[in-house]
Amino acid sequence: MALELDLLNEAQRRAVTAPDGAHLVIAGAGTGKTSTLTHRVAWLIEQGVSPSAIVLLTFTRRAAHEMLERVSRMTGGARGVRGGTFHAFATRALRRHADRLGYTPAFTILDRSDAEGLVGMIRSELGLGGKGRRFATKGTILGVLSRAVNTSRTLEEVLESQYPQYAGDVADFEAIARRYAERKQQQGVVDFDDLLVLLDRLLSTHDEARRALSEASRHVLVDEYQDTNRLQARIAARLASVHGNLMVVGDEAQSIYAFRGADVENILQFPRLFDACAITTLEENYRSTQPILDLANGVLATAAQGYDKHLRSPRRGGARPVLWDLADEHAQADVVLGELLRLHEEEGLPFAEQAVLVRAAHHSALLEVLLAEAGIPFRKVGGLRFTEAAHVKDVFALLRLVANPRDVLAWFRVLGWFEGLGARTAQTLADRIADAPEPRLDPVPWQSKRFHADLVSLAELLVQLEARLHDLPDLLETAVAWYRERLPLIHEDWKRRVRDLEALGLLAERAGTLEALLADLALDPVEQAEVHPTGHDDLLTISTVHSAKGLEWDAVQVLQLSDGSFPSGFALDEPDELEEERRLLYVAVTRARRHLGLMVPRFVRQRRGPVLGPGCVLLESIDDLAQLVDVRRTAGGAYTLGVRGAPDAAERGRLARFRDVFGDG
DNA sequence: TCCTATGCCTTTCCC
DNA sequence: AGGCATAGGA
Repeated sequence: MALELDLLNEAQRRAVTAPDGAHLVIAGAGTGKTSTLTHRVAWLIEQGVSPSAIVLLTFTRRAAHEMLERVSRMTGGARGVRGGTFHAFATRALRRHADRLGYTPAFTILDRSDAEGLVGMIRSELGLGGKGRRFATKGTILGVLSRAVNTSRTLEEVLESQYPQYAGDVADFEAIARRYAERKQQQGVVDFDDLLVLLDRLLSTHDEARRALSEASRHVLVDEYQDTNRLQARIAARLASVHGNLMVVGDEAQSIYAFRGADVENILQFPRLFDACAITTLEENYRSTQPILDLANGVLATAAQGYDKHLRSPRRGGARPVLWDLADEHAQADVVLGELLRLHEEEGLPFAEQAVLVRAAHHSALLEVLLAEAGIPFRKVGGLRFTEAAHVKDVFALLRLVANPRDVLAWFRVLGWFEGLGARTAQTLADRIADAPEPRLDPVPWQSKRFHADLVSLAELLVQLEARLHDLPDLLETAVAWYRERLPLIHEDWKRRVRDLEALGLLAERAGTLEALLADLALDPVEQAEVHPTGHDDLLTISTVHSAKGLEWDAVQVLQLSDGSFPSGFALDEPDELEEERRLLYVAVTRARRHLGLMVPRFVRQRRGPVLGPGCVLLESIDDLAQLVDVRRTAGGAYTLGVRGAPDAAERGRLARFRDVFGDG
């Protein structure tokens, strides 16, 4: 048995070999959280627990995948542990019990843009927004609905606290919410939030189902518990209601999902959920050198809420993090490229052991251009996924029509391609088809219209596709061929999109059937790298900080630490949100094992409005920053003084602060 | 009535 | 850059 408990420290071992019952593991960054969880699972299996009786709930698909891999290695190939995101677990449970909740097991999952599309339709049906009145956009509306669900609050409460500008529109939001719920039920679709809501409902109102699910899940483990919302906490507790075997692992200092309803109270209140809840704290950091931890501690020390954590490393030595004082984004891209190459050549660090972390996916745009020019291969995590690109969704819309001719959203998408066919006509057409006993596109009533030929062509295509229902590769090829001819009419930048269409065949091969291809595409979107392998195995990682949680690299460069970028401009005026940005910086810093670079471009051009900077309030508020980092400045850069006008008082204050920290400046 | 061109406004993070 | 309202044309 490959389980080597003596490699663990005492606290970890206590958690791994704990007896049944509730257990809270507080695990600071890099303290072996993943290792502890995976050992726990492996240990349970070794004790004779059936893998399928273990449920391991995580936040990202990647974390689930990685942990299950490790468990499998440790146990010599044990399979069948039920792991995954809350949403994926909920999907599987709901497919089994859908009938109890008024759904068919074949429900499909709306991804964000699908859901927005549906909300957008309802918005215009209800006549909101027009005539001089500025109503919330479909994205905002969905955000409000989602927030209410995820924080268990009413729409009114959410609007008043988060969107005061729409506080007067409560009745309209409620009307939209009602109709949105009706439509989803009618069409047999659910959105991400519904997955949690429905599972929670199943567990709270169907006692038999709750008992069955709980009994089948003898040991429930939850990773990143600080990022669970109320619904998820309730789901986890109810899953453990029969036996009380619930182990949750988390770190309140790494709570970075309040924006989507995470509630830190869950981890703080956890011990009250169960009698005799054990608590174990992991403090020994095995990941980073002490100078990196010193900076991490410094970031945390300035947090408004007191976190009494102090990360310690048994490893001595190591260089201090480097703070780069840069003129602008161009200088930033230059320096990062230089650092990547230097670490690669001088320190012998493969690119695969290096990462560039960003607050928002687009912050790396300039760097990506330089990397491409320099021939450094990279993979980008976070941001747009392959299956979320417009042209890929277009092709999938055609497939969805074959699978379900009543899919109104898919009709809307497809009909929108035709010149002369606007929203109104699309609505009429889609409604007519959805309501017909035999759903089928009939172009005849539109003979006099400009788009008649298009409708005929589409109808013919759909007939051809239906004939290939059981030959997915052929079906896909037919759909792609038809779509590709129209592509230049639909997307101006069609050339770069063509390549992706060819890659679709790969997905078809992998999925096998149309149902499998369409099922859960929303939950499991395909990454660019999966369909366009670069052929390199030494890949640099570019990732959002959110997506980087739980991962680590030898060298990490954090980009654009500049007010408005990181911290995000949305957070600047909101103390709570600024605290979340601070925790986000803590997460970013603690990803690094040995080398850490912080990029502080003094001037960053935003898409609109003035350039922002100089400075980063998150860094400036760290006591003794100058003791914790080495400051380096570059000559040159595209920025020249005078472009920006005179600094205001706040800016002057920052400049003064910078002088203190950086030296002359 | 319905479609499209134009101009204004917003813009994160993830399942 | 893309969504959305609004104006003006078919």
